[in-house]
Amino acid sequence: MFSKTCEYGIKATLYIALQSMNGKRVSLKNIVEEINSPEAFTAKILQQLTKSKIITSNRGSLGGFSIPPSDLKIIKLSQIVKTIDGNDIYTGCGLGMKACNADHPCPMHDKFVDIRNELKSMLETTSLFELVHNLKEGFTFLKS
Amino acid sequence: MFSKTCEYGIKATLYIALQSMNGKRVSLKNIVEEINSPEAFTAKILQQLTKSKIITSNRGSLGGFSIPPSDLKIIKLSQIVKTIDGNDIYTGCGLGMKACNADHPCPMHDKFVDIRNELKSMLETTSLFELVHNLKEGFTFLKS
DNA sequence: ATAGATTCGGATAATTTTATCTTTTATATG
DNA sequence: CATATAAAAGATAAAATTATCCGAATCTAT
Repeated sequence: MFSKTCEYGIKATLYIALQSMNGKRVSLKNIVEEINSPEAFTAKILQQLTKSKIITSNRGSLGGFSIPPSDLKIIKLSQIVKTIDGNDIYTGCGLGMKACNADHPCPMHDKFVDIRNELKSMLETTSLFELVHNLKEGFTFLKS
Repeated sequence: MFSKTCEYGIKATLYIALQSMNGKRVSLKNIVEEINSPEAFTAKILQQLTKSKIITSNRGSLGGFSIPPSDLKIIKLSQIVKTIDGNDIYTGCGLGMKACNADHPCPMHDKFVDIRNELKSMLETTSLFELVHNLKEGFTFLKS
């Protein structure tokens, strides 16, 4: 569904969000411990997220990553997915056809748009705030 | 969503199904023309589908691939997907966690199961027969 | 039998995705 | 200013996916 890159990206963002609620910056090392991801690879992903303004980074000692708490309700999962995986997941054909649309549909087109729309609206309506709440309460987890 | 392998597999199966309704066997060459896929790679996929009894193959001249017409209503998309991509798409965690379940859910778990179940039931209820009908009538297409 | 057509199976290659290593740049603090 | 700390950036490597090549096996028709 999502690329590994995107999975790490979402988990990292959620952990940063969680700590940012308490006003804490988190370092790369701290993040990869908490989400169980490869360090150097995760660093690259965080750079992407920083460039697209989803997270904020600060260098130097006491540096690290954070998200302004006021942004937590505004940032939706869809922004992360779009930044990392592009919008193929929203617009791409289920069978990989380049031009698949209502006028020239692939055999699965109709069935696919329904599911894709659900996925899309789920991602577009789910905020970091919402997910972090359950995480904070210990109802959900970032690693097994 | 699906791997490229699976996309080709579904398209190839649908084309074979289409021709099988008219009692025609189709050759690899014919298939790759009609679905626009790489020949040698498609051959491998057809072997997989043959081994898992979704399609029938015959060697030699006048050989080719076919599906017994009586099977068209029985074979569901889910069988193709399961054969090629495995059932990760049904059971895997949206964030790639190894052990993600109701007892130890990832932050997206609940939202994900809903969508995954829809996808699952769509694949499990959609038969080749249903899809081939629209293809036959020229309402849907296998290539752009 | 033989020739031609076709799938099968194993080895190999190209591409993309995932992951690492090394050097540079920025920041806080003593 | 020097030092320690942390992210950024660029080069490289490993692994997985996608794709090709080629000889062998098999079937049909002549």
